[in-house]
Amino acid sequence: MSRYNPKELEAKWQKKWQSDKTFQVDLEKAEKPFYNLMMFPYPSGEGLHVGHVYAFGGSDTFGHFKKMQGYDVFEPMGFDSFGIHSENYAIKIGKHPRELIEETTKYFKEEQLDKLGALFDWSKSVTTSEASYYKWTQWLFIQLFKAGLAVRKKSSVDWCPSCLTVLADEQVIAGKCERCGTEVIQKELEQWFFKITDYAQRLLDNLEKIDWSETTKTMQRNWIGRSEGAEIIFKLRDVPGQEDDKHSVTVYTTRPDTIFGATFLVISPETVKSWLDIGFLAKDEVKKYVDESLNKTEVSRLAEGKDKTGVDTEIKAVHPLTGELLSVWVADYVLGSYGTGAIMAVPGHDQRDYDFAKKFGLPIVEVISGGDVKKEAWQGEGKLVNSEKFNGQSVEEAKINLSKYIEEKNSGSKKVNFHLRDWLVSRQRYWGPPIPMIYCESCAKDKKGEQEGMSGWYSVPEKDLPVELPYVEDYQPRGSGVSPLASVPSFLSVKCPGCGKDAKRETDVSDTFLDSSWYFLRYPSVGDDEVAFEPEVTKKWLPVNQYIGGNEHAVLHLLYTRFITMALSDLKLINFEEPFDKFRAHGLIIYKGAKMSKSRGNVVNPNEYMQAYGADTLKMYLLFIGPYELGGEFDDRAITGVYRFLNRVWTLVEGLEEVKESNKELETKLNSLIKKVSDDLENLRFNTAIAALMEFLNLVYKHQSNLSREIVLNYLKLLAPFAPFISEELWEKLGEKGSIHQQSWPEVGKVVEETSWQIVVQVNGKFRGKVEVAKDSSEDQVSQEAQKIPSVEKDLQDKQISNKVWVKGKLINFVAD
RNA sequence: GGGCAAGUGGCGGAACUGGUAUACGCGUAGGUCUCAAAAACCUAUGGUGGCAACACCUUGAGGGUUCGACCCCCUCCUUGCCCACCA
Repeated sequence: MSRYNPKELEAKWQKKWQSDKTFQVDLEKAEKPFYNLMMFPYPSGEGLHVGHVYAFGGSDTFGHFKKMQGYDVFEPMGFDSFGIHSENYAIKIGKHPRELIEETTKYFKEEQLDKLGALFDWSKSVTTSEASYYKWTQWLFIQLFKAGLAVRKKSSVDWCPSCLTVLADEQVIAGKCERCGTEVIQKELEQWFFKITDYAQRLLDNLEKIDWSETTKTMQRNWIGRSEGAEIIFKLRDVPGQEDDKHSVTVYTTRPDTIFGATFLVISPETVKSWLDIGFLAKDEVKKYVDESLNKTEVSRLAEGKDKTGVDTEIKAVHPLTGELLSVWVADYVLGSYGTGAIMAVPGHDQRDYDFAKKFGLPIVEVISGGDVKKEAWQGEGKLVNSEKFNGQSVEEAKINLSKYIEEKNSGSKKVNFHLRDWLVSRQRYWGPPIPMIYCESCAKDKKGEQEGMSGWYSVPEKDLPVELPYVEDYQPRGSGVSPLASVPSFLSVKCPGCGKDAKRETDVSDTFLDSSWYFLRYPSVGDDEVAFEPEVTKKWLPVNQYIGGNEHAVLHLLYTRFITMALSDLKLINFEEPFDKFRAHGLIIYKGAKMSKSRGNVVNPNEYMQAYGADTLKMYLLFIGPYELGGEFDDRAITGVYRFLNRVWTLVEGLEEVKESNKELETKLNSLIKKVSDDLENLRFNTAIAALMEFLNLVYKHQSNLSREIVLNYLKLLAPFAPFISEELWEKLGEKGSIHQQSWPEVGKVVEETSWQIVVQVNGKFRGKVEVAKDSSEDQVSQEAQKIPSVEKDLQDKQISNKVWVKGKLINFVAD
């Protein structure tokens, strides 16, 4: 008899599986491909934490299960090693990111990932900061540029004063930088954008077709933020320094039904700025207000909350239906970046407009009945009033009829708007793939360029890829609006691909999210230096069958991957629009009541637990905590429960004595266990599957004397996906040939086919018990069975109730006469 | 303010398409083994009353539908996550 020694046996099998290539798949020859993907980590200095073990453990357990079901499971792993995260850490500890990444990836792989017993195929791994990978990231950029989907635009963008770079809309959370929490400020800059907004409707529509966590889909829907409404044109009067009737302003509204309640217009500071730029005159007060609000951070604009500010521009606007003259105000509660940057204010039916009107003494008109507009804006349902011939219509009717009417009067049209903004991909940082573009001043003067409307700009010829990121010592961000690469002359100067004269490279690098937006496409083609993704193997393995990761990426990574995939599909480079057939978000593992984070100092390091209990126990414990999609609280005491369980399995199998006749009850139970574990695994319900395995073991301990080898072998197979090491060791100890992970998953026998029904028995509405009856039993037979319940028998004698029954569905009910 | 998810023992959590709660695990108590302890194994463990058989109560709160509700409907409260002056 030996003791269960996880440390020793896990090291043994890790080595053996590696040398035997037990888990490797031949991508070309595979017959039943299953692409099992999990989100790759960025290699931080702290190493893998328990949350990773949870995420990867669940996904990999599923992978093992699929493998035993006969699929050729491809389960790659890699590193998202470019990006501000890694760079900031490198700066902090004073080590060059390139050297740092080499160390951290090695540590991640050898000290942590390798020890999990996962199916990872390291022969197909990617590290996004390696030239062999980012060559193709750059290639991807060029494809988008050539398709007109990568453009340079000057606009007001979010700038993080701490990270010293611009950020994408998705990377700004409530006015703060997603990474460092610093308040972002607005800067007017020319930057590279990907036109994800062109795909807004498709990104929304396709959500119906994919099997993703509902929570994730909802978040994407909200982010895309489709709204239906109308654009309405208001002619302007009394514009200082301009002739009458020459100018107009277009507003966006989702409530065209309230147009008769529009009592003034509000224009965003950004829009008014553009008016001033084209020669509108305005009093100093207006100019001052515009300047001030454009310099405010998003946060301080928000912090002022409902206390509205604004200035009357003294311009007048003509109401398109009544002809009335309305005053035009500038106020920062209207955003320049949404809709048309201007609104018609309907204070009677919009709380923000109401607050504004109250503050500045502007008129409030009720046009929808149902509320009390003297007290507050009424935003509910009702009938139209004060709306001429539309009076009496419902909001729903009026929306349709008024949009139509406005359109007939040439004063506007229906319009769909999206919250989604174009993806800003430039970063003024060092640690990323250089954007593979060249700017030629000479061509710019001649209005020449590779793409229309982008004179001076050329993509780097594909044969010159990759544009290597030069190794420089001084990689600190500058804050000057350009990346550190701008001060590397050898990098900067290049010949123009258009005219051959001296030109300059783009010095910004691209967003990390571009690196990760396509890595899953690369995995199967790793090693191929001719193409980004080899057509045959891509066709065979993609789209990904199942993807698992954290929901914090619902509107970042997961939206970008969908956009990139859709764009590549349109370019005929791949033949599918959606990257992941199935996506499931796992929950968060919390510790001491809070999300694990360095700043809170409550990060659980998996290494010590792996040392003490082994990877099998740690992983299985994490999966046992609760439903996979909910996560849960890590409790260092509770982990012993799983450890005890594995020890009990060990003891049982070690001491197994052959018996010829096996216990019938156990056989039946095993069958339902197989069904239970299979169903649960299929649906990622690891916690209940593990509970069922424990329950069975408890039962086995009571029937130990007549436990058959057959049952034990099957049981080990069911355990194998959860605890790959111990099950392999015991498989070997029992003298079985080959790896347990290459065995086929146990089949559910016929015994558990449902042949009986459970029927609930009540007497005069009171519960008396349940009976099992054959499915084809007659009413009388059911009644006979039910009467065998002692209390029913008693009732029949004592209370003299009749034995008449009625059977309704699964209910049998005895009633008094 | 909007959206999403969730509220079940001392704790993490089970409960099939509504079928008569608290699976599994932790913790706790008692026992076996031991000189002793740990480990392991066995037993008990929602609450209240009772020596007891047993009775009554219990899935955030309150209503409703149903023979029957943790599950469905309505109102409210709490927590977590996401978004947020998006017209």
